Amino acid sequence: MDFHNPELYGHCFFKSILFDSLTPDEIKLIDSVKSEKLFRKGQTICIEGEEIKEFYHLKSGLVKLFKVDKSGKEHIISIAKPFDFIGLFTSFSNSNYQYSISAIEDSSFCIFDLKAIKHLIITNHVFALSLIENISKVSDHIIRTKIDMDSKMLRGRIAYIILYFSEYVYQNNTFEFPLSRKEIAELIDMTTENVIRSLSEFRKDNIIHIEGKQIKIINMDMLKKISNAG
Amino acid sequence: MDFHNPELYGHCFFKSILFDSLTPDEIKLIDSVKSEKLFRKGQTICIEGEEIKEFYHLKSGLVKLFKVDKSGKEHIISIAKPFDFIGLFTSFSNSNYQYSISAIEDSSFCIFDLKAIKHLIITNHVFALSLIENISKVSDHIIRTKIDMDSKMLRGRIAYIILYFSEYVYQNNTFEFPLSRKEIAELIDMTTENVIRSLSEFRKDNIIHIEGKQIKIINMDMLKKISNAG
DNA sequence: CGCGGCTTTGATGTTCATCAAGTAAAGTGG
DNA sequence: CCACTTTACTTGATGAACATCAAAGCCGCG
Repeated sequence: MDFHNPELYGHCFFKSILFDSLTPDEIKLIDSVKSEKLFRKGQTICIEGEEIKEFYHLKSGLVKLFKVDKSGKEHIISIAKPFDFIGLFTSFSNSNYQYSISAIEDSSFCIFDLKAIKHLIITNHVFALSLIENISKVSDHIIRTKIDMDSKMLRGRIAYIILYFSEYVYQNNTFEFPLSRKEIAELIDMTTENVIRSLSEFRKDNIIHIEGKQIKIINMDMLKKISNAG
Repeated sequence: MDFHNPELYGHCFFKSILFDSLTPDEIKLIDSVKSEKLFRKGQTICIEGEEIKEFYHLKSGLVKLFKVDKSGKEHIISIAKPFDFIGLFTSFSNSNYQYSISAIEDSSFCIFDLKAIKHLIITNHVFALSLIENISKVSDHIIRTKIDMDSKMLRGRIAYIILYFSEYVYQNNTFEFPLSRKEIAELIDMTTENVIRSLSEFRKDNIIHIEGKQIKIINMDMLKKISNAG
């Protein structure tokens, strides 16, 4: 793969708010320690507990950030799409990953040496401030969502998550769910059976059309009402 | 109040990991824009939505960080003691507070101009890195706790929170609960009635002695077992 | 002293997890 | 390529965990 292909290069840097602040020299420097890697759907990018040596920047695709509890159950903390800076979140608090990340769609990453990124923090204070802002935003979003979920009943959570994928991830009323029923359950803290039951109810009530992973929202107003009602 | 009392000064700066990296000149600079304020138990430090102009550093006391949902119910996100850098968490993602903070014990703060802190990020990269690490750590802790709670049943959550105050906040088997029953409920996402019921059960089972807000842990092993069992 | 807020206990009902069982889909190996 | 195994999906029945409702005692405060 050609790492210096200007098209890829452009994707990796200039579309990213975070890297906007870099000088040409800094871009050259960081570019020299970067590589690119494609992860297929289902593949693991990093595992909780591993040492953090690199900084991952999601270029395309979709990933899940998750944690396994004592009983072995997975808890999905967040779904991230490109430019969500999901790498940020798990890279600076510790020398080891606190969470695992795996691809729920084919995903390509730019991979930087973490030391180089830390060096940038030192040399470029605009970059540092931007980093701080972004870490805070990601945390805020995760925490706000969790609180939102806590006050919703199961149907409200399902409605919320359908809207999340429709509006935030795919910007489309029709889309293919990248998660299994089990993963949806892990994301919104309910059982697989009840995810299925709620989806079936929504179908019977003509709120959505669903066939396997293909979803089409029919009654958007009702879906929003259910999501907001909690 | 004498802001230049070396004893106070020491509390504000040198005991703090965050401010360790400052040069004497920087300390002088930041010291010139700092003030100090005492908040009595129950008083509000900042309210969600307000513009952030200052950076709060908790010197002594105990505060709660919380959010009010659509139905008006409070959700406590975190309890913070001195040097938990709770100010960090809500200061850099936005120009307005995403959460409210109020004192659950008499608490004194060092208050800095936020611009001065942002200036420090620019001039002192060790400080910047330290800030990034601390924000990440605080976020990590909050998210990990929330996930932990999700997999616990009510008795497990109560046990967890008693242990949290005993071990982390007060380092003592006997302590006075700084939260009302209702606030405990808001912290671990259950109803006030069930908080009371669980506490009563623990008393009947001779796991704790409780009289009003005064708590004494009698059977620590059992409490840990219940907390871990979930 | 009486009012409102906090605490406590009991009774009732609802939501949801668990269990069970069966179908469909997707890998796996001969 | 087909039998075989495994994994994902689906529905129904049951019971447990928990929220809600109700009522009464307690305490601080104007």
